[in-house]
Amino acid sequence: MIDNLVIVESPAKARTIEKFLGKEFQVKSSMGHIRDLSKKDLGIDIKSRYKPKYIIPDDKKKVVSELKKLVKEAKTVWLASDEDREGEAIAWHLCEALNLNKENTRRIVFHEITRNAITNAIKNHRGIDYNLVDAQQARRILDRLVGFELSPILWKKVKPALSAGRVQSVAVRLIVEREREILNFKYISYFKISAIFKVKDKNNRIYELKAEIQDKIESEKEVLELLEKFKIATFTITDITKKPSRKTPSPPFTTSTLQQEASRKLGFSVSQTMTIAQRLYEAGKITYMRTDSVNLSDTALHAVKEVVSREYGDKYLNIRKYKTKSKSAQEAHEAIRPAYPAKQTISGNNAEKKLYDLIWKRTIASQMSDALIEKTTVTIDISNANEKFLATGEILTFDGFLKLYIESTDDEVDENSKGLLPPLSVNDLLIPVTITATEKFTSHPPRYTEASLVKKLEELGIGRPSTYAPTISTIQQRGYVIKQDKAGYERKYILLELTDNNINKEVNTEYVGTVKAKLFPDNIGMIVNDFLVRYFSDILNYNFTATIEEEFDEIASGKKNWTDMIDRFYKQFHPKVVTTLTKSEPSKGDRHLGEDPETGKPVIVKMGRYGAMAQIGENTSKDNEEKPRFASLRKGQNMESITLEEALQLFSLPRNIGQFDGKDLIVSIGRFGPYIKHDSKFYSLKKGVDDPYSIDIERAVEIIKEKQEKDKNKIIKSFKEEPELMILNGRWGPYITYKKKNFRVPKKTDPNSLSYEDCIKIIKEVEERKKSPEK
DNA sequence: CAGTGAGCGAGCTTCCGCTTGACTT
Repeated sequence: MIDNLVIVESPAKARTIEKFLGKEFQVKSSMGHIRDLSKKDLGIDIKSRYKPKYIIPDDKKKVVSELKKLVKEAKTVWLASDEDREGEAIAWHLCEALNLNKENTRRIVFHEITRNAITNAIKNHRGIDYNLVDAQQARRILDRLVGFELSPILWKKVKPALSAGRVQSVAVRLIVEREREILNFKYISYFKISAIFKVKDKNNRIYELKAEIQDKIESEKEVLELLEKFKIATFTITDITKKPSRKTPSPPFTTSTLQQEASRKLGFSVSQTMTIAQRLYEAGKITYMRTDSVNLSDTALHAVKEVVSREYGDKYLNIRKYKTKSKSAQEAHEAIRPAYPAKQTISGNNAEKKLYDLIWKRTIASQMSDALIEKTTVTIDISNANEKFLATGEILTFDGFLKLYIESTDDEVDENSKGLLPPLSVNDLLIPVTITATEKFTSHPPRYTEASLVKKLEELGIGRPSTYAPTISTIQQRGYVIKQDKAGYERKYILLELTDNNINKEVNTEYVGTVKAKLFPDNIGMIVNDFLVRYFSDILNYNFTATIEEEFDEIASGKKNWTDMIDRFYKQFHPKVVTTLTKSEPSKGDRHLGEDPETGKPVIVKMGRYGAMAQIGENTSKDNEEKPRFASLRKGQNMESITLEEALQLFSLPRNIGQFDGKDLIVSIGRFGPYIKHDSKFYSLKKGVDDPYSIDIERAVEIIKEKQEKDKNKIIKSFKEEPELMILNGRWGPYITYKKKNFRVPKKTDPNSLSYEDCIKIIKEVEERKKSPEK
């Protein structure tokens, strides 16, 4: 018999709490939700006021049966799930699934895991908040209705196995629209003029001063006119202004900001960050990693205060309470912080150490003083022009939190100004050394990274800390979005320089536009997005979630009935589903590119069963008509921007480029990339070196000979006893192959020394190990 | 391992949010 059973959501939390509570308390975890809507069908009885059909999923059956057993033995059950919509629903589902009775069941909540907080919570127990539960049910059911009614439309009208949902479809929309913005972006060039001046101080010491004209100059002609004027101009300092400013540290990490900083500073993907954070959490090194709160508990603040005072002195201490900006935040947890702020470093692997270091610094810095900066702006008048040169300098008068932590940004840094200015005074005369006009270009908005997409979603109030990483991976899995690098290109720019009264013009090249790990929409993502935006613009609206969240809040505060809300939504949503299913044309992204010059037949691109393709000729049912010809688009080719020429080129494969050893050489592109087929064998073309559309016979023969040479060295040893057993040289070193299965040759073993018996022994050992996994 | 794309129809796919392991290479 146990006196008290406490149920929390996570096992790591259960372990820590158990330490605080005495022997009379046993703490167990539910591992999140224990019931969900049935997955076999819609899981909602529309006709009976949207009655949900809840089941216990297979992977939760074990947890539930264990909890049931413990409940029977317990005098009192304490439901200690999180204090938000989902947490309240978990508590309620536990009541239902475990048949808890009101007399000995209590609902408690606590925001921090300290003895005080927990004993307080136990003193202030309450019952289940059914309004909050209803708000969760409304959220759950709306998401199910949207997801399970929209997805099948896509299967029918676009392609099987696609998906749509309140969160993922908007995430895809952001990426699609950003890409179109980039495709349609027109670069505008302009000029920026900067100068290096010489200036003398009272003691005739000479200093250099860099200054810039703030305004953009539109044309080269205007630049030349200005430079001509500068030849005879005098430059005078007319104003020196000093302005103090301050920088404030960023608040402690939430899931979203941790993902962003880990991406920028450490190059982690969103899911990498979460996996590493999970390990740190389970090891008791950080607090919970799925949170939207920037709040630190009093205990944490106290510990941070000690660290700052000890390490940097009280001058650097500034205890602050941060407030969340995000409206959607439910703040069931603390911010992400070190469990023990006094610990600056931890043991663990490299990634864990780095992420911990980031969290530690951010947490400590958040309680440190502002950095004080003095910014000086020097205005330089030009005697014969209205433009003004400005020189700016920045000095740090007090470093404050910057001693420890500098937040990075997605934006490019302003490389001008900064640093210390030479001693100057008003009316000083400046002698120009060189005045340079550089041609610049406006730049398109950046593509999203995983982390910047999370940031945007959070701003829109879409998704939750626990779903950011899964959402990002879903939209990639469905093929809507690809994370990839893109090579830059060379761009020419004009440089005009005025030195010693001579104007010199140069045209230089710069390499721009290289991007890494950015999110690009794929063809199917664009087609699905356009379809959904066309027929379900309300759900694809960026404000849809924010609007329904307000209604969920009203349900939570008891002002609204959840079935009424869902009913109103469904009555306008479902008819659209029906009409779209019956009336809309299949949407394959068809685009007519022009006519094939050889046959005069139309050339189109569309989405086929196996991806984007080009087609010459129409589909006809008549037997006498020729079947259309098909060719897949190549990776990275965009249905929206592909030209007729590019599409026609796809049909030039397979290409017969001649003969070698009396057999044809056929070049084509297969599932694994471009290849040469010769004597019914396949030879891959080298990535980035060979082009299947232009490769010639000499190079093809070279590739074939190279491969044959390699294959010759492939067999290290074969055996008379068993022709199916061989030792081969592979990509990762020697290996044994036997009946189509491969086995690694143990390290530090000379493969030539292995006998037939040795090989059989190795194979048997591996097979044995597979059958009986240790532990 | 080295393209496929007609049309028919069976049977499959799918959401968001809360949580961990269980898997494979």
